Amino acid sequence: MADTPYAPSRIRALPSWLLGRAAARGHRLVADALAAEGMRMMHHAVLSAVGELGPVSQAELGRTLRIDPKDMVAIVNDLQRDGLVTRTPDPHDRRKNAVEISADGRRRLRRTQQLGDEANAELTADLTPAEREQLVALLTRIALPEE
Amino acid sequence: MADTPYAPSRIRALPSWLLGRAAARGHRLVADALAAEGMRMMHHAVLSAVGELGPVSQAELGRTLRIDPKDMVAIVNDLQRDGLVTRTPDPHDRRKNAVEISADGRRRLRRTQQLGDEANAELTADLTPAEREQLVALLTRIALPEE
DNA sequence: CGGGTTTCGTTGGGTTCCCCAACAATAACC
DNA sequence: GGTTATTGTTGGGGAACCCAACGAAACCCG
Repeated sequence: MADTPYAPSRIRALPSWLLGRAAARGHRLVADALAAEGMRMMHHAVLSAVGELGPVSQAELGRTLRIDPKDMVAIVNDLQRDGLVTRTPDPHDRRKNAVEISADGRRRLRRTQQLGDEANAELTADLTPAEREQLVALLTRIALPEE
Repeated sequence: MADTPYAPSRIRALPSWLLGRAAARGHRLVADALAAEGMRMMHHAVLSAVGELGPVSQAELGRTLRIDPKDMVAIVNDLQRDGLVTRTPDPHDRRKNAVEISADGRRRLRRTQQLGDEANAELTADLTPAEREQLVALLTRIALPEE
């Protein structure tokens, strides 16, 4: 029971385990970077998606980002409270909220996007650009559950 | 706001995001498979590590598997209650528990290992064996935080 | 057009994994 | 031999995920 920094351990060779560890590190890097701007990961993701999709319902945001509707309510609440998005009733469908990014939101998004990109660069710092492309391509093929 | 199955969405191209999605799917597949044998993921990981490392302290288990000591207590409690591991005081260091796999534990481990491998095969079903090797190699290089 | 089905936002309850802080007992260091 | 570090344990808490229900509104289709 000496030091044994880390045994090979059958578990640690499984894709599912490695994915879990790598995802945890990625999450930590990105979350820490965004925290410098007072932003949380899911909030940034939603803000980014709203910025791209234009006025969009919460349900569709949840679908594209795979965020639980329960959590989406809280996230949009926060973003709205901070003046980063607006939430107005959709005139065409009174069930929906049309969520739209504000000018402040766009300014904030520019900075958080930068931070997120930097964190991802750090995450893949040991990889060549080609290897990072490979990784992204492989992940894309196993990440999708069904859809 | 039509159907728009899934927009490209800048976020979804980031390694950190893809890792999160892929890890979530892997976790779901493995956890569901192990549930058929009444085993949970972390429990299986600990049981597997104990099986490989022989008598080992909880602290070292936590180090190799990156499991919080708090959670480790609960996991070893469960495994011990189910008769899969024994927890005896280490004669050389009275602070430590020597955790060791039992005969029942080894039998159970064989089945859960099989289930875990199958779930990982399903996770990487769209990849060729060579691609799976690539993925594992790339993940190994970005998964380690420091050490 | 009218009645069953689906969607939307929201609220609720629940699990898992992660991280930090403390503590007494014990060991290791110097 | 006194300080420092480690071990197991307890505690509190956060983030992400998942499932179920609900009223309101829209859709489908006979």
